[in-house]
Amino acid sequence: MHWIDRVAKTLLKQSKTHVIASGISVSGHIHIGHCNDVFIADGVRRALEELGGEGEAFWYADDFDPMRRIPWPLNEGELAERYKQYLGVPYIDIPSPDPKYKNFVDYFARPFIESLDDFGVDVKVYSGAEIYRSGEMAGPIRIALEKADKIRAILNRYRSKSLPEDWLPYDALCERCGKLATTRSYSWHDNYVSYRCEESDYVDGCGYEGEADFTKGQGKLTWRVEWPARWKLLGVTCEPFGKDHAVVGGSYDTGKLIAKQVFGYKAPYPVPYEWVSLKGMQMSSSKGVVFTLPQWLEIAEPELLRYFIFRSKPMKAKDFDPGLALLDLYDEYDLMEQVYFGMVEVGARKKEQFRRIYQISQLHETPKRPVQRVPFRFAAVLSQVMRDEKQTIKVLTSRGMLTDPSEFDIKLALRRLSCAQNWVPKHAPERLRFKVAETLPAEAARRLTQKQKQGLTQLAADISSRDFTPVELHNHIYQLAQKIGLKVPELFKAIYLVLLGRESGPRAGSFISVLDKEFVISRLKEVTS
RNA sequence: GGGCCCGUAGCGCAGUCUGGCUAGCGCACCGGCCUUUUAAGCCGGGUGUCGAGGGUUCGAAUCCCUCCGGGCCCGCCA
Repeated sequence: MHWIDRVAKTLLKQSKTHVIASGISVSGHIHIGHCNDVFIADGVRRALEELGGEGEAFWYADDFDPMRRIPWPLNEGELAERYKQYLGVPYIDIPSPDPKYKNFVDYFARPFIESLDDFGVDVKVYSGAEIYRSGEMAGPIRIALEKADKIRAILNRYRSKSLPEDWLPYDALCERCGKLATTRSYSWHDNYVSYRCEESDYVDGCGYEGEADFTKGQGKLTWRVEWPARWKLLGVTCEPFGKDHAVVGGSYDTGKLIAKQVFGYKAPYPVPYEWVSLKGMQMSSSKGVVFTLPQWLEIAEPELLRYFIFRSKPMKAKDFDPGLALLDLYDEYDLMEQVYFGMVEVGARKKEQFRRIYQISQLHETPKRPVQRVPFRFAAVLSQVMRDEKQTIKVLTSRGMLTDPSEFDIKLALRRLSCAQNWVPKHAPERLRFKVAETLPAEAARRLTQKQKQGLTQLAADISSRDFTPVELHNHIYQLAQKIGLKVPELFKAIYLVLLGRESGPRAGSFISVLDKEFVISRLKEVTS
């Protein structure tokens, strides 16, 4: 059984309806590693509904947290200087570097939120700042302040250095300097928390002393208390979260105790997950080691990211490599699809596994009929020579990659080709890239021997006199070389030289047959003219 | 100090939750074939102490314990 179904089943034993939370601090670009959060939350919701339960999933932007580090690309050049003043300030109060966006949060979060739909993720979106400012959080805050001693005792169980006696679980927003990271709260009455703006480990405060109205969003609960407060407020019953929170004595452990003992609420069912690395490097929004959802859509279909996330268990580390390894991801996905439709036989257990992962990888409904796919490896070659859609479809049809294609099949094929077209220049290794020379490469032509020229001329004549399939053409090149007494590799070299300006290239037979016939003939003839 | 993940063929991995067909897959490699294969040829081949040791069991890559090696996370920020 797939783990997502096991989670759903466990939840259903407790109750029929569930609220699944996900969320992330908007501390920079939101990357595919962060997607585990929403994708799993939404996945659990779907599994729950399939099993007859009801679920709602949401994504919560932690946009009221203070900025601890200036994220890439704002940490470069003069921007860095400009953004330094916002250290310790809540993300929501920081301006956008680009006027097209409302603010810092909009700048980083919007591309992510707008992409979710493309990946079939259906979640309600919350803003932490809005929830605080609307006063919705006032109830839990009051409880937390009243039971500050209890909370302090719980936290102290996991701390080596105890929290001060007058500690309060509340971070006030400094009325004068706008920082949230620098204040220390020491007492409260009615709706107000008294604070002093002192310092944090990364930025100095302004020394101001004041009172914050906690019913108006003039501050927030400290993370370890905020999390359980949120569970209570939104009725969260399940939540996926990164392994950093899952550690013993970490925020889930304390959150669980606080939920129970302070808010009288049962902590949600946890689904801890591992992080995603990028080419072996830890993804980091502050350093700019990121790969985002919009970037994904440029080079791969959304189903592939879902597959990437759901194919292995949540606590298994995943590494994404947009280079050569992407080809394998494509192939694996296609294979899984073929197994699903019974076009490829595998063992019963594997088949069941593939079946479920394939379903989960779909944005919505699972296709009823087999989907016609262009292998991505081939798409990578074709994308470099295709001229227009009509010719492209013709090539694909003649190769048997599309058979009597529906409009849907054609759409998918073209989408994959467009992914390949984006992928090749950005991520493919050099040896997979080539460019058909616009005009006969003069330097290359000069290097040709008489025999080679003769071979090319003859080839031009043969191509114009009859039609070859790719394989026939490839074989024909061999025969031709032998017939005129030329070493086989010499003829291949000649072909690549006049077409690409280099000595090697994609398999000649198939390569030539995707090119425009008249173009090839005239180019081959050109060497002797 | 604590937690998690990984260790299976030359390389990359699946299989471990739920013990059971002869331990699989991709790439690489080797051999053969089509009078020929430069980046979609075809056919055949597994090259393995499943990190080590112990235990449970009729039966262990799979469950339990100990240890070794590698990686990540947390250590009072979130």
